[in-house]
Amino acid sequence: MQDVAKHAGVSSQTVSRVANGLQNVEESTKKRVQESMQALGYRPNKAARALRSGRFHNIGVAMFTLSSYGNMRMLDAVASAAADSGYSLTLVLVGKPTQHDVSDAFDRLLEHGVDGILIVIEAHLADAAVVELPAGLPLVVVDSVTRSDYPVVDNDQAGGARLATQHLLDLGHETVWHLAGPEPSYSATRRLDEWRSVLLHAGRTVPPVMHGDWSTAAGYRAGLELAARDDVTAVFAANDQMALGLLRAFHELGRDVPGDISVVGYDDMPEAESFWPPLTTVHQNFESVGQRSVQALLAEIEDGPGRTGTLVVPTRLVVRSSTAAPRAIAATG
Amino acid sequence: MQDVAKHAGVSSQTVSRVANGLQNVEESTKKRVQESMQALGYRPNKAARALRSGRFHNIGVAMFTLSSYGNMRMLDAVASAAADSGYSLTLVLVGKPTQHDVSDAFDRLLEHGVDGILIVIEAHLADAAVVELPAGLPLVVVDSVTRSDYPVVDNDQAGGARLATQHLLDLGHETVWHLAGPEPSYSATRRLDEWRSVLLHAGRTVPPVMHGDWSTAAGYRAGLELAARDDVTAVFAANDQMALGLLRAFHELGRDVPGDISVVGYDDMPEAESFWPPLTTVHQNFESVGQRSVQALLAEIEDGPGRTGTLVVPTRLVVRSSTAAPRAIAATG
DNA sequence: GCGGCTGATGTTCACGTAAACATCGGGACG
DNA sequence: CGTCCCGATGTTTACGTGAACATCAGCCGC
Repeated sequence: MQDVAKHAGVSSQTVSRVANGLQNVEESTKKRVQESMQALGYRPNKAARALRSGRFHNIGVAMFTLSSYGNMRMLDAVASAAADSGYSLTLVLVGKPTQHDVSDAFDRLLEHGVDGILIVIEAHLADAAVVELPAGLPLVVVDSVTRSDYPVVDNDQAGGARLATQHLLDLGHETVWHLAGPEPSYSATRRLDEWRSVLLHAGRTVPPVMHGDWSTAAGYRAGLELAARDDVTAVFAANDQMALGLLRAFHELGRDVPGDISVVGYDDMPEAESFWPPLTTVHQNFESVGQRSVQALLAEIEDGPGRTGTLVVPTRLVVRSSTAAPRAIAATG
Repeated sequence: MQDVAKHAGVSSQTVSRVANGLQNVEESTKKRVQESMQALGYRPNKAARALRSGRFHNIGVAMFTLSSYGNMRMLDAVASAAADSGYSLTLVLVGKPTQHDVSDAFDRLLEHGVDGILIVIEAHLADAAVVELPAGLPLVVVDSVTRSDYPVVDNDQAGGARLATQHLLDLGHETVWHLAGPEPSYSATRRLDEWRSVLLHAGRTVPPVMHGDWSTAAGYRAGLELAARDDVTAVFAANDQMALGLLRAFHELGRDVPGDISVVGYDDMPEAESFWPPLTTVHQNFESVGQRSVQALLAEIEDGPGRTGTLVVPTRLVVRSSTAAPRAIAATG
């Protein structure tokens, strides 16, 4: 910076003013300084700037894994939104949902200079004093919640589950089976609860719940069990990957989809439209969730603590060929 | 830090020594300081540390998109490897493969304080003085290359393509069609070249090349075309998603896989084993590529410029049910 | 017992920046 | 014509840390 100042024949402070786009710099001076910056290949030093201003212009993202489609899309959206606001993004992956690993991730994030943290962890952090956060550090929770002391942004999990379940009932299925996500997942819990609630509300019997770990393998195993029964005509899987596993099991055992069994997924991953048959599923607007999360976090960072409520982003049902009326209805209707 | 020093009754420099785990601090003093740090909730200031030491302990990752399975896995591996070495990771997504966007991404990365950059961009940056990088900044190129002035780590694209093509020929197919990735992709080009080379070496005719954009939709379109011909018995798709699109098209048009047509993919995404039929595909070891990339980058950062060669990580073929001998052979054999 | 040596600890300083304050020159107005 | 004010620019300083150097106490060998 000194060099630039000397080169342009001004003080370093004027260079600083130009670099930060402040008002009161004469046009000619500004131009001269910019040329000098160009000529000398000047780049402001992030560390010094952060030291002086107390701002890193960097947000931290804590996630469990990138292996789930939803997380990946979320990260994509968050990265874009952050970049648009001039913030970079530091990613920390949390190994396991243990208290230790989560705390450790926060420590790493704090030590690495972030202005705020976006927590994208679907498990129940909820219950907890588990996660002890230094007060005053802006924080937004994504896709998980019961604590109301932080802003929360999320997809409308209950709404999506309701759409899926109701769609199957509307087609004439007597009831709907559910392949839920892992128990510690808050998203999984909410989808499960709403599925049950819709069935009860409609006065239907609630079949036993099956749990998977989101993987196709889990879906496959569940599919083998379901296919062995002859009273199963409709299944709602808590994500597309498990739904794919179901489809595979049904194919192998010769159960026709949707002729014998209708299947609905959740996520609308890009591959879902090319599954065989193309999968009816719940589309989540991850872009919107990512954008709004960043927006909320930056608001907290720049304007201090604000709203702490939950912001819910709507989901919608995408109907494809994996769902149809049950055979009995189709025949008589 | 001052506060901690006062609290522990030592100088700030001693606190610094404890914080950095240096040798010559008496055990009792060290313990006292650590207790004080605990008591006051002291956290070293990253910015000041970076300013003083010139090291950010942060590596930058430049990627095009997270939407491809490979990139996502790579990022996962890179994040873990970096964390293991005490580095955090700053992610910058490059919008489009234009020179402008790429340069812009580098600028952002440089301004945001990184010690080195990992470029995970599959397009031909190669040709270029396109990308003008400040000399002296450690850089490792992943999954793309022709420039030899930087270390490069990559999957064995050619090897994978060879395994896939040869597998189909070995099954008795007269020739193999190829649905390639987009032309600007270097990975796509290498798979394409090796496929052609294997066919030529075996003295087979080389069918016209089709290009897709990695998406299932592109695979579906290509599949509709291929299914319309009756001389197609084997297709090698440049990734699993396009292979999935092929499968869908073949299902819709009643072509049996692998009875009428065998299909091989590339990537071995977790879903591939649950496609219908389960997909024969080339497995890439993204974890290994990610780890070695970080390793190479950290070596450059900490020991200065070193090796500039290419490190190739082997791939392997995973045979599932989407490939079989062609019907003519199966009948006579 | 004294010089010199070693290891623990304290003191000083600079890293690059931006805020706060100081200065300077020119125009408006009485 | 002098005063005041305002905008442009310069000067000073502190942010928190770690390297370099200074100091200081104890211990060894002669």
